[in-house]
Amino acid sequence: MAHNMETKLSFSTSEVATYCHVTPDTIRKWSEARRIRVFKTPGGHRRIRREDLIRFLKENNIPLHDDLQDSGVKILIVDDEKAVLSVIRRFLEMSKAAFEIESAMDGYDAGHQIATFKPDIVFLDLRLPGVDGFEICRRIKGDPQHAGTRIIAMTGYYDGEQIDRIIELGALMCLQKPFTPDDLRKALAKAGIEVG
Amino acid sequence: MAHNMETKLSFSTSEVATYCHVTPDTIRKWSEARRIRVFKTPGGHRRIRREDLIRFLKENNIPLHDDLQDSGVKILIVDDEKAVLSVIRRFLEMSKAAFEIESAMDGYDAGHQIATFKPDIVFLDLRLPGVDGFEICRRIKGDPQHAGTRIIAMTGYYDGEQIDRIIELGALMCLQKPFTPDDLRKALAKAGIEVG
DNA sequence: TAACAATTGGGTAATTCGGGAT
DNA sequence: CGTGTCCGAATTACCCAATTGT
Repeated sequence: MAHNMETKLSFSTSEVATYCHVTPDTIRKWSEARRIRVFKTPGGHRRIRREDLIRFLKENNIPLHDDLQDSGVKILIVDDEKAVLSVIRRFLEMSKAAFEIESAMDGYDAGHQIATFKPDIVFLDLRLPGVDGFEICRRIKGDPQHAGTRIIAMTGYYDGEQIDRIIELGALMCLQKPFTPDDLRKALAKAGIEVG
Repeated sequence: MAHNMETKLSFSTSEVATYCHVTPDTIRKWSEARRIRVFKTPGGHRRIRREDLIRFLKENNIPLHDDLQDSGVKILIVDDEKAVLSVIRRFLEMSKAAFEIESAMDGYDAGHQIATFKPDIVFLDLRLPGVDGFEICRRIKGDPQHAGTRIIAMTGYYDGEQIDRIIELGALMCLQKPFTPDDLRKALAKAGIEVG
């Protein structure tokens, strides 16, 4: 859950305790010993800023929980053509925005990546050999865990009926291959991502 | 079962010691020898993630305490034929042992289930349309996270060369379809599960 | 305002650490 | 070599009535 959800900007002692695998009391002690940066509410309750928590965890080699792992928009590209993968990847890497990019070249990979990487945006080729892109779209949008995932379909044909169908299934839009950098920019804008 | 209960996500050395039937000091030694994965609190106390502990226990064939077991052996059946799914499922449900059973009928599902369900045993049909079962097997066994997963391949043909290949890729064995309940029983026994 | 969970402070108990001897 | 034991010191967990957050 990176940008699908509203990210908390500060945490209480017990929330931090969970992330640090200790009790809330220990967090109190740490804050008194100035081992971790905190501020206090007017009533005296401690709050730790997300940024400070992440830095603290990294400094101490404590594994970051998924909820905190958010560094930029996560984008998954599903296509069996390496050329398409690298074109999109290069376009994203060239922009100024921070992205995490992963790719999948078959159905198994796609399922595994959706489940573990939890992308914010999926570029989904509808013509993978042996894979029903429509079905993948339906599954993603049907899973509450990934309902917020924005899907940008891709196809090499122009087929109005199929485009209607994929959009009905929850895709934001359908990119026609071959596409230009500007097409990509517009697609991402539609997904709420403004690229330099 | 333990769905609403807060499941601990990490353990101290003595908790792990209990699960491993040794003393806390031994856990310390193991961590120093890098036999088990740990991280430390800022104060230097060791914490072992639940996931790492379970993997460690399985690798060393230490029986899992109920507290760590989700509830029985987790079995994923990957096949596009509903008949096969239900035959295996019914066989498992009829036995006295406690199983969690999930199924996948295509590559996407298989990848998603492997990632989220984390099965102990996978019944894997090698002839799924549009899916390379050999490749799935290779991916599962190649991922350290799932290296301990036992794979029972299934095929409708007899083809010695393919059987050799799938076993080389890490499958425990290859079931010939159609199979009898006794074949299933033997296959599970090979995977370390005694049924009925 | 009332209810209820979470947090605070300050003190004490229990655990864990490292290192070394057996 | 692997594991169990011992030590003083450091770290973390537990406790409780009062306060704060929602």
